[in-house]
Amino acid sequence: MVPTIKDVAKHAGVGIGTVSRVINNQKAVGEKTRAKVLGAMKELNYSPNNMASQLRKNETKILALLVPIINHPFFARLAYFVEDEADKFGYTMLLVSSQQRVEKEEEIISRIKRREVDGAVFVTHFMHEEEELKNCPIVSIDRDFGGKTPYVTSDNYEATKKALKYMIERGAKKVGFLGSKPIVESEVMLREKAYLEVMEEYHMPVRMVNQVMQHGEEMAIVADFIEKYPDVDGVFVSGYTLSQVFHDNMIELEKNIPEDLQIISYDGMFKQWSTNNMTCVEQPIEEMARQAVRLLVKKIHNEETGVRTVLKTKLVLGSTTR
Amino acid sequence: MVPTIKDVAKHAGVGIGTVSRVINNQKAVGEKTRAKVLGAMKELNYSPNNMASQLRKNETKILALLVPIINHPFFARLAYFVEDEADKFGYTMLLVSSQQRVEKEEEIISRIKRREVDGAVFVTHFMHEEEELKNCPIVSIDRDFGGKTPYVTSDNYEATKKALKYMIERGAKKVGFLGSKPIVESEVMLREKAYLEVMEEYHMPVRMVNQVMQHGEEMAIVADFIEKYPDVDGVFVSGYTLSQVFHDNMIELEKNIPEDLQIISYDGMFKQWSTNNMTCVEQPIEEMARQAVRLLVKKIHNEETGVRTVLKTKLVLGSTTR
DNA sequence: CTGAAAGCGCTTACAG
DNA sequence: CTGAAAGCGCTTACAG
Repeated sequence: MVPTIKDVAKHAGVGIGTVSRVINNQKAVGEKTRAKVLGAMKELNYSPNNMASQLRKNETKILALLVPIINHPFFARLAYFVEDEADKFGYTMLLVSSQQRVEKEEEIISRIKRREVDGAVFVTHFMHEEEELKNCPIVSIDRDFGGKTPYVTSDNYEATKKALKYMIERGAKKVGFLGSKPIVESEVMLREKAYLEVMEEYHMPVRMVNQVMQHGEEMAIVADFIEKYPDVDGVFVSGYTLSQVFHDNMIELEKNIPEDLQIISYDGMFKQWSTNNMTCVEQPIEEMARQAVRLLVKKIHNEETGVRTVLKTKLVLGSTTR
Repeated sequence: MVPTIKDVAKHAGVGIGTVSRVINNQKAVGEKTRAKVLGAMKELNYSPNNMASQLRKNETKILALLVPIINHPFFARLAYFVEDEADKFGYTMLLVSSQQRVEKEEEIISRIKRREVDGAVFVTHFMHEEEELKNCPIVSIDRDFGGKTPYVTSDNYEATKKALKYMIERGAKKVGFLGSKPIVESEVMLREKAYLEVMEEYHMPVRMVNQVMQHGEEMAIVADFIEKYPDVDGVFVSGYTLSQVFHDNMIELEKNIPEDLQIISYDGMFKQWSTNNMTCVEQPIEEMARQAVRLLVKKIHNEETGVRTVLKTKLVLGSTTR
């Protein structure tokens, strides 16, 4: 039914090797021969079967992106740019939402082993046997897997310090930290570290809720924070959805923002169209995505890469700080 | 380096056919033999090479999802559920953001032809040669491709009528329609049709801006609408981002909502955490995604499917109607 | 229940 | 510049 390279070869009166060379645009083909083959391909409406060439070449030209949940602004944006950058290198993107399930993450690793994908970008929450990852082309975001696996992150530590000091300079006296703790060691934890250090430096008591949280449990965490620290006048919120929930709650409680309460979030609200924006630490998501893909492509080709890539964030001023 | 089925066969002292049968869990294998093979697989740390079996079986177990842009709440949600449902059938999801570029959409079709994916779900804006799609396992969302290609949609027409009448019953006298028109014939256009009919029924003049729009041009369209119809007291907004932009603009203009202006959007804001929600027609995104995948799987297996599947929306009351 | 063999549709040295 | 042939790692009738 579907024409194969053999049909094309017969139709054009050449060998299949020659057809293959035409398909792959190799130069060692005479002009006339090439024309004949091209003609036959058109006539038969031929498309090369990729599975076959993949098997021979041992590559799929597919990258996997593993995110905790695609239905989340941060990860959706990340996916957008990963796909765009991958495309530039001729790769397509297989998207896997782990839904916080460890099996899904392991599945990706076995996919790489089975040659279903050439490599993967991990934004992950679970532990993996270092051994498993040793030989896999993987790049991680915000997380150091401990070996030579390259990872891309933003300057969590410096950015958090800067944000906190910004609020304090503008009068915040009771400064809180609201976040969701990653399950595994991750660069994100540097935000907590930065907070604790700043509190110590300014001799302020710690007002922190920073727990492991599932997507969807934002309200409970926020309620917990509000109950414990009703009198804060400056809050650093780590994470996009959490900051939205917290902000909405404060509005409902009719807090005067920023007069009585300043808020800065890590990962802002990307409302390009509104003037009513939150002050936030904006991560260079696009650049993180592109860097990750570039590193991955290098790894796939066994080229050298650095291990840690740190990209600069930006403190974007909005209406939630004085 | 990487062990193949041959290595396993040798190690276990059996034929490769037998190993294959064990891998594929076929019953025609003796208990002892199976154990031997399993043991050998473990010892060699063997993973079957999927490219090879795909070539033989002529299937990839990959579905493509083509969306205009992944970095958008509606499509991100859709992707989430498509992936989840596909997983149930043993498929993974290749995600392609067309970025409104027609080449990207054509690429998917050629991918199907090249056997890189088994089928695709299209949420698309461009025309395609019907001929091209005839033999491809494709399911579309919100769009009738004109042939036997199945598609899933929501009850755009009825839902829009219901929403408009709801506002009118609650006192709206000057009712507008703000939307972005799809480039091609699509079920989404029934929203405009419903609006025009309701206006006629109530003898109200038409106040409509409904243009073809790129993602990112929301502000201009909204500004246009506001300039043309500054005195509306009820607006139906078609589309998630557009409704957000419009709502934010109205807040800035210090309109009293819902006293002086009611708003209903098609595709609401999915803020589960806030009480300050927009009244909206909520599409059954999850069900649309799952249905689309189920239909696609049927098509791949050459089973019969209906052409048009219409799912019910829900009018979710929020604080933007009286 | 099991093995030997053909073949999926390509690519790539190897000759010429 | 070009063809014939081997082989990528599997699956699946076909015998036995």
